[in-house]
Amino acid sequence: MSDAVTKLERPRLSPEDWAQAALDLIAEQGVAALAVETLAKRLGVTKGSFYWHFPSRDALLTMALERWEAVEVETVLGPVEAIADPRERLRELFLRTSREVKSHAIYSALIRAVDHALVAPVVERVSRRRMDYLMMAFLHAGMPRREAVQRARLTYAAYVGFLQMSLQLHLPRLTAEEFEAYVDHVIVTLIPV
Amino acid sequence: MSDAVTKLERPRLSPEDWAQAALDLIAEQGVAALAVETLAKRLGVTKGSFYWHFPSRDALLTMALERWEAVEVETVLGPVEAIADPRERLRELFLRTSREVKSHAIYSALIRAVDHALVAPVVERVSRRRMDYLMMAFLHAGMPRREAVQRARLTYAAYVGFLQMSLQLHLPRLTAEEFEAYVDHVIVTLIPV
DNA sequence: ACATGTCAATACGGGGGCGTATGGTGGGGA
DNA sequence: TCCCCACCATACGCCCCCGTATTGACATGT
Repeated sequence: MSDAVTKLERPRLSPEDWAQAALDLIAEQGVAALAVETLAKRLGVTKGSFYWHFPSRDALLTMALERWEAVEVETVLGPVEAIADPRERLRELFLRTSREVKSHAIYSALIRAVDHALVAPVVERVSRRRMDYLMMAFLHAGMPRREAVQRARLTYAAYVGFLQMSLQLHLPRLTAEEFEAYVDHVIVTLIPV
Repeated sequence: MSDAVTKLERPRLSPEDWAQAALDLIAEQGVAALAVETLAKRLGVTKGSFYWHFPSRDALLTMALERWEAVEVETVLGPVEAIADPRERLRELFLRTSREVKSHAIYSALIRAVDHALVAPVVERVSRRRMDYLMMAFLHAGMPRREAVQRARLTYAAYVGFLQMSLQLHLPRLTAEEFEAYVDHVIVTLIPV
């Protein structure tokens, strides 16, 4: 409610506003919940407005996905890239999961909607990029290539699994300290000395 | 088509037949794709038949979930339970993901549909049961309790993540040998000596 | 003042999925 | 034989959501 752009503040909407609201909705309730009228209600208008900006719901989804994928690069891998030590890099990657939740929540929602033809390629590109990145990190840490590939698989699987369990299933219900302890355990277990 | 109970073989259907067909559909296309008329078409009847056996779609889902949860116990944890060595136990757990795919495919589909009020408690119970089981295994392997909990979290997250990636995202595309090599890597990395 | 372009409201049609009502059919017991 | 009941078909109403068509409001330039 508070972060929603109200009618009084900005009566006129841009496609970017719609795309951003779409990403918010996806992060909260998943891709399936992304309905035109639902979104319109959130923005304080009706769908008559939406179909002036977009030809279809798919067009909105496409634009939202493009925006997310572009932002994702500089919001997840970007800040982490500066860190030389792979140990610290992985730690940061996991810690950011708790801090800046939004992007990871969207990623988690997109994985669950990977059946969708528009979603699949985006998720696949992002996932592949991240896994390659991880693999390179293990490689630079001195691992043989074959092992680095496996370790990257394992690490990324653990990341994805943790996302699903904590964001969707709410299984762990970790406190901040428990979470950091878990991350430390992951580091010790998965990163070679 | 081939495994579907055709009209000629058995013109009369039981609730169990519907529940089984529902699980098949869930495994293939997810919970959202579970529609009454879709299922009826698969079984060679119309929904007039369905609503004689079940009062609603939710009733079918409930029964299907109950059946799966009951079978899951003796199909996943059961055979593994006999194995004493936790190293071999985890190996079997992962290897069964490739052999007997169905139950894991359903679990993966259910995780994705955990928004649903009927699905959530089932997934939560099964997940918790499995993680506890893993934790006990690490405990018996000589790990201190605190570490065993973390390691169980990590291992199960890796399992869930791998399921999502291989079954839904089709990312790894591993051959049988690659898969076994990956499992070996997971064993070596996650199981203490 | 008027016209034009931009954004939005309203009304409508259509498809898909759930659930209901009611009629039909075939096999086993009185 | 005939009836009955378990099982299934057909037809319908409803709701949700997508997309279209039409009209309306407001701002700006001329």
